[in-house]
Amino acid sequence: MKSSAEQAAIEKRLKAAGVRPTAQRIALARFLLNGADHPTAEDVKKWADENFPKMSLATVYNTLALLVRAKLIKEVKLPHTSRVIYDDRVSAHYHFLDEKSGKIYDVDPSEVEVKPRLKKNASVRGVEVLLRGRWG
Amino acid sequence: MKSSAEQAAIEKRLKAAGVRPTAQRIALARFLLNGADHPTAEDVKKWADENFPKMSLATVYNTLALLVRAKLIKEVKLPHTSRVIYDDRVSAHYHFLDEKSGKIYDVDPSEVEVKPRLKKNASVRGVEVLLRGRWG
DNA sequence: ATCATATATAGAATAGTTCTAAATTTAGAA
DNA sequence: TTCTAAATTTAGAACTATTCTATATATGAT
Repeated sequence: MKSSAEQAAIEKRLKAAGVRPTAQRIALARFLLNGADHPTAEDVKKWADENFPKMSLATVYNTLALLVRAKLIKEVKLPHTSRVIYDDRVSAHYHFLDEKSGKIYDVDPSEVEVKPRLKKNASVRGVEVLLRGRWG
Repeated sequence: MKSSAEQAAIEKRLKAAGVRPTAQRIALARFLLNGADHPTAEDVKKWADENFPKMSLATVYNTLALLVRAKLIKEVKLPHTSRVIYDDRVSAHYHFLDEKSGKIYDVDPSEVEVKPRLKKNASVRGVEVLLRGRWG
């Protein structure tokens, strides 16, 4: 997509989500929503250092938190690292960790059947699944 | 169980696992293997402060790591907290987080049917499940 | 008892993230 | 436009949980 058209589209999405589209936010949202693949805050900062003049680490964290609150991205905490990962897939889904490459793949809930049969008075309001293995 | 008998039993388990049973290790192992319920390192240190003279935080961490290596306890990282939790159940199992109390419950794999049906060239070598909801 | 090794200790260092206070930018009013 | 108040961005300090480092202490084998 042409860069300017992409920016306009992102700006629209930000506004629709109630986020004021500042230059920093448009740049980061563009990276996060078109192209980034499960980046950490560090990955995002690295991208910013290479593609946006003088963006502070605080802005990276502020914006990530803002986009999470706006439900444009999702925070993912996985046990193999202490870094938080950001996911542009915001609907409920699971994750697959490729143990060779360290890469994370999103897994649609339809691809993993999960059926809890717990004692009666336990009510399950959410399920998180991490699969580990070899993806490819 | 009588305290001295309990200590002897713990000492035996440590030896069997190849861990030299020092006073600090016996005390901590006793807490971890008989009575502690998914404690954090901080919980363990707090217990030590109240029940063992002058144990350092480093010893708490060293011993936890040692007992993990010896497969007497397991490290559990869950997404709702940045603190590592230690579990005296060492066989594979899942977890349930009670959202009201914050308490963690172990869930036997037989209580949750998990059936991944991924693309053919993906091989699953491990499954982690966290259920959230109300336990009681 | 001596010696070599293992363990325990206090405190420094680290990683990742959040907080704070000041500077800058913005949108809207005048 | 210019002014102003509020929102945003910034650099760096602070924080949390954990690991590392250097020294002291304890232990078991001789």
